[in-house]
Amino acid sequence: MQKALLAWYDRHRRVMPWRATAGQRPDPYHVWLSEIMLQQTTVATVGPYFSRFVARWPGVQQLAAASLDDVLAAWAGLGYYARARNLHACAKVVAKAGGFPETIDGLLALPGVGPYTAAAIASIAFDLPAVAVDGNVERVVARVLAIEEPLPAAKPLLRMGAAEIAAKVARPGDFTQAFMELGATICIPRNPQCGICPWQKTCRAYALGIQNELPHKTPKKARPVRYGHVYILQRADQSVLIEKREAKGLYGGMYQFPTSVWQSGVDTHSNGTDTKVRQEANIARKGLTGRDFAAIGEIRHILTHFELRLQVWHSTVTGTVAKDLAAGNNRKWVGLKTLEDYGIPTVMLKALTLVAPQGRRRNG
DNA sequence: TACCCGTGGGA
DNA sequence: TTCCCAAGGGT
Repeated sequence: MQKALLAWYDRHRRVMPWRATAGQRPDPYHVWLSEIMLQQTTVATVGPYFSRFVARWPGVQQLAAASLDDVLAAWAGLGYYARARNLHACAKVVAKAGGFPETIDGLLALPGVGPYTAAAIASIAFDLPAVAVDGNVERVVARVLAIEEPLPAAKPLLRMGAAEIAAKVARPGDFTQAFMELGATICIPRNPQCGICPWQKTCRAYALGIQNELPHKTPKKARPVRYGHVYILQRADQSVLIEKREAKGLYGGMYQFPTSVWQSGVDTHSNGTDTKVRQEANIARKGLTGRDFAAIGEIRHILTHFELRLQVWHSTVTGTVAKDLAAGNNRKWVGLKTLEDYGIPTVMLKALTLVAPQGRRRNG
């Protein structure tokens, strides 16, 4: 099995910005950075982010010397911003230590590095015999061994199966990547390409004709809706007022336009008689009382565990008032062209497009 | 353990 | 449109 997969990988391995060419030892910094970025994020999305990070911060020393604000700004759009905060913290630890630890336990102790990432770095960067079990590997193992137990309960079983399949492998780094790449390109979630699979002959699900049913998954909960208001204040020079969020939690450390709280279950956008009251309360809470806002639309944004619907308000601000607004709440005026220097989450850029429809697609 | 934490692309 | 899900980790 191992030789069949490695032979398939040697022929079909994809080219990726962080992947060393065959026979070359990869840069641990590249391996680590890419693995953090790839957590719950597609290869296609990560590509340009990885290239920009490496161009700007060629090594872990440079990244450690950067400010968290700059790292978050470069990460903006990738999501799961705790990854960027942990990335920065991890860079400082590694830089101080003079390099990445070369043991599983050492890697596991790093911020943002869990069981999967530790095994991935250990095997890919250092060719240590570690088994990295990600979503791809779980799906492949569930099919090869025809494991009917649904996810996530099946995780321990799948981990043991993966360990057995990968035991005593000759090229741990290549095998880790091959295992995942098989799941990403052949043993895909729907309509797996069994006809060209190197493991077809040993796959129990294929033999049983149930490869398309596996892995089973326990049903997910419904996604609740949260409602809120976001206020885009703009000066005559088109610069906008932004503020920094709390350091942790949702969008922690990122910048935003002033917003109300995001309430679950209560539609504060409706035209009920108390809508204006709610809005006034929201505005007052943010120190924006008395401004004349125009409602310019609603945006909907899907997050992992809730859907966000924001009513977008706009107001034009002049001279002395603008200075007062920037005085408190960690707020500042920023020109539209320099907005990309700040860590602005996608949801906020989406709101801004209602004001400046031409504006602000990332990576462009 | 179960929940929190983003975003975009494909079917 | 809606749903799935993608090289998971932290708490």
